[in-house]
Amino acid sequence: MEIDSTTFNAALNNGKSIILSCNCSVNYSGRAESFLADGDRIIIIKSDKTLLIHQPQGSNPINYMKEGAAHKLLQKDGNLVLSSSNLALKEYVNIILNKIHSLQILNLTDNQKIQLTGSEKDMSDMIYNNPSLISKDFKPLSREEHTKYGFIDVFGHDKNNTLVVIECKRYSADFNAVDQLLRYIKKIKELKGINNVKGIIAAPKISDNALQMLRDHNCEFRSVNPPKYLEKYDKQQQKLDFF
Amino acid sequence: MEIDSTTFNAALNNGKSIILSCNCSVNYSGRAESFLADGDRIIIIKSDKTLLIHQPQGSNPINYMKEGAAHKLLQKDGNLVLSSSNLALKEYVNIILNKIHSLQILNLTDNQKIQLTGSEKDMSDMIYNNPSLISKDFKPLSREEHTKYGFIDVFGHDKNNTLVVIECKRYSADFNAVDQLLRYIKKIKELKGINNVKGIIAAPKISDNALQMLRDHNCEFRSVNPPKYLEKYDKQQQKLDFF
DNA sequence: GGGGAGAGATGCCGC
DNA sequence: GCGGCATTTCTCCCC
Repeated sequence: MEIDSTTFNAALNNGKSIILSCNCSVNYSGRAESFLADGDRIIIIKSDKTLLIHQPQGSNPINYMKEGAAHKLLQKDGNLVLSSSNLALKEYVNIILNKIHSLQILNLTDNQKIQLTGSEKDMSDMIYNNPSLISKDFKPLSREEHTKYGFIDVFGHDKNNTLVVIECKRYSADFNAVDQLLRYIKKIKELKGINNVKGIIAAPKISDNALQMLRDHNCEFRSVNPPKYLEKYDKQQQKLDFF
Repeated sequence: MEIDSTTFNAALNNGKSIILSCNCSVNYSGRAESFLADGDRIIIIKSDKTLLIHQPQGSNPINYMKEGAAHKLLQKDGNLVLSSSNLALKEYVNIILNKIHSLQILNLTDNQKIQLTGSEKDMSDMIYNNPSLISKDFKPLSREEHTKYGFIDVFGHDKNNTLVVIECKRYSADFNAVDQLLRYIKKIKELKGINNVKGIIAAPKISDNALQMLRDHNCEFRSVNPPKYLEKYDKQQQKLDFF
């Protein structure tokens, strides 16, 4: 299949979305350097000039360029080349197109934003509104605090007015989660000049090693699952629909 | 444009890659829950059953499903629906297809693996082979050690036989990098029963706060850039090619 | 399969 | 722009 460079480059300049399947090789130079030898790929250039190069397997693009790049289809050294650059980021992608399998030039419009639930923020909101999930003594004071103490998910105190810091994780808590919690506690102790701050990790689960480290520092773990408000239909029913 | 469900489902079962542009809405249920209202999107199902749903802007898929999912095109409640599930992961995606703009069914083959340089491992290799990048006194003993001490990038000693731990970061070092380094040092001290281990972070740069924390713990920072062995052509020349 | 950590991470928000 | 942090992170490697 032949490509008309003029049509292609015009599409690039008119906010079209381009989908190209082809056999190609790919060079990348920027934050790192990469080379990918000849093979069949799917190339997408979006209306915002995002470039995606996908192999026929795997969920991540094998090469890509962020929005705002410049793209140009041209002949070079006897090859058809799609040349992409982001001068601000000093990033370059060159694709040598050996064979074009298909080309789509599309005018796509989509102004929708995704609605998502079950995030860590949803978890901290839930705990703020239902503090008994942590303990019947826990009184929340603030959530998602971007203060001098750090980015604390939920902050409050217990019945003895001891300050309590809660770090939420939507999946499994690990060393990093414990490090974060201990960093916040340390900073609060320093800034307030006190020596008694309680730390709690709230997550569906925690690794054995992280739990050990947590307990070594006299902190606690609470098993809490992120809320999923959008859940509308019975999963069992969905399963039956499939088979 | 009309879609023949039989052809579509046959393609799914024959390892084809499918590219579909359409107006659709998307429901996701799994690790989280999401809903995306009507808009134009590009949908890809790869030969390994990876599902990608892309809006006309942005580099990440707005919804997706990992390889190994089951997909089926069917009529439901008067709508054409692409129904995807991964029972093992309890993940479900339902796409209501309002209008099909284009459909490509392709037989793509690609066995190539990408060659990449400039990673953190390349950095630790470079430091291991050129220890003077750290200090003229530094003698490396091992690299990329997955031992009981942790995953230490470069491990060695100085002229006084003091143990030295180096944590590499290919971009900017942050709190997390310092936490990692301190965790490794702590563990080595415990396991070896010694009290004198030196910690160094090697990275192109480090945030002010992380540097403060590093120095508070008597550790040091060395400015080191990751190597880029594949670099083949002059970037200035590339720039000129573009304009 | 889980744990730990890197990634050309990306994306978001705040300063 | 950088910083700090979550992500349906993903991917790799090792246990």
